[in-house]
Amino acid sequence: MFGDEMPVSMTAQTVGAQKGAQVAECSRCAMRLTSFCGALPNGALETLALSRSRARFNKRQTIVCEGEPGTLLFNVTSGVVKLIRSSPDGRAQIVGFRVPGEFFASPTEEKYTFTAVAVTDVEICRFTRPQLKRLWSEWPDLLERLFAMSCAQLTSNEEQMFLLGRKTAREKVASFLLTYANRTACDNQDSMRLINLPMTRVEIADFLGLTIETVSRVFSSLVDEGMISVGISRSVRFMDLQALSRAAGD
Amino acid sequence: MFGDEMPVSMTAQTVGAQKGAQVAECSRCAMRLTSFCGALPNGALETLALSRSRARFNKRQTIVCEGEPGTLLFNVTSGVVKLIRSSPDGRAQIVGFRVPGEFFASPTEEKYTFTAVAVTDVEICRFTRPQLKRLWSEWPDLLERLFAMSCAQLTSNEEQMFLLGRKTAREKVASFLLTYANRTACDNQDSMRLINLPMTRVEIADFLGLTIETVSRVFSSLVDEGMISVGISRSVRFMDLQALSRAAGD
DNA sequence: CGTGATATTGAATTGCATCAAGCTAAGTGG
DNA sequence: CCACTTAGCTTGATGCAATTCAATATCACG
Repeated sequence: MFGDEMPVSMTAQTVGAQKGAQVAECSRCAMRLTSFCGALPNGALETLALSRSRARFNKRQTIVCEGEPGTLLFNVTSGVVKLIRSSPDGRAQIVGFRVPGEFFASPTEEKYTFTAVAVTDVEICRFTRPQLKRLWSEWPDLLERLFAMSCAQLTSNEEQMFLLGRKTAREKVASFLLTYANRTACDNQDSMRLINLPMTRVEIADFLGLTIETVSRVFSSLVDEGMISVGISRSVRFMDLQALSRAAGD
Repeated sequence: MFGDEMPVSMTAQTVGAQKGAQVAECSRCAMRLTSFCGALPNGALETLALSRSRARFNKRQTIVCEGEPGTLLFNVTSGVVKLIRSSPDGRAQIVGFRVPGEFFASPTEEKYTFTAVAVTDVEICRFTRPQLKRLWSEWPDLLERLFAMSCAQLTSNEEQMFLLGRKTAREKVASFLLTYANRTACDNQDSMRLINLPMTRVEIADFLGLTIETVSRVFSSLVDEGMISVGISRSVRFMDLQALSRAAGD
């Protein structure tokens, strides 16, 4: 469609040009209440819908690059996004996954401190800072919600810091499976038993500070010990939740 | 003074009972502009001063415990605080240091997700959530500043996640020295050359996901290679900043 | 059905932890 | 003010969990 030399963000399609369609989209958005926009009353929906632009990204497309001017705040409405920090020599650390209802942004307008890439096909709302500011100056609850969510994010990052600094490979993988299952629960009925991991072994390894080989070995040993079973297309079934929790180590 | 069986937080002395004294303390607070209260106009100082309580903690005193109801938000005005997460089996990870001008709080009122301990003697302002809410509903800039600061904190946590997951022991220590020096710059004139680390090797190790032995060995090798020299009472002098930056690995 | 991407498994290596000893410096009480 | 004490730090020897290197297996997709 576009040449490869185009800036990546241009290859995402912006959807829904019609005002009415935009508002409708917000009012029946599945993430209406869980995401930060949930702090807004229904009366604010039109202003909300006109304050944001929506975009889709295909699996593996880059949403923003580390270092570019960080003007936008992104709210994930479907799919999974990974936030990556990497060093010149090629080492990469995924500093977070964002699932529907969660947002990400750079701390300053200056530049993004991570690269954001779509792990699956992704739908996303984008807000510029002036747009957000206009919204929260009219509805202060919005800002309060954003603050609360960023504090919650801080806490989950702290948990991840403990994992990275102090847990063994086995504990890391077990913790990851349980945490991810919890976070994306209600995807299907028996959500705590059968989960569908959208990410590859490389992505899991980069999130846990391990190598793919180690992740793979741990998966194998968890299967051998009857804690999980892995199905097709990266699905994982929890066979012994109690044992898995014990293996997660806290 | 009190028996050992008293709740730890009671052993901190609450200072400044007089209203006038409280306001004066805020108006000449060294952290007035750097900390989140800096978002308030001078006209708000009296309300600010009456909205918070001040406390001192001695070196090594516990400020809050992981698991207690998380009602307060703390703003450090002098000294250094460490935030620790630990597992039942005794492993500990310091998830952050807080220096003057920085705050910490639990994400929900429910409970703190970390234990906060004074690394040095500490002075601190405490706010309850209703107090804060009253402040930011009158001065929305306060909330905006809190949000901005928590986003900045998120970013520094992400950097720490890269460090924990992907850096070598040597890179970890070098990065820590440089980052800490930057953060506490202007402590003295040539702040980028001579820094005074208030934390022990144990605390550095628990922050970097290492053991004390490894931290010690890395310090020794950095000294041998002429990058730093260590003086009395945990002071560190940077001898070759460029080499140290290279050793920090990005 | 073939082909490149992704995952598993094995063997060898290594960076850091663990275990163990000695050292240094900051208090502390006689 | 000095010996004693102890918390904090350094250094060495050894072990092991995770990485690295290498080969093969399996999956997803045109």
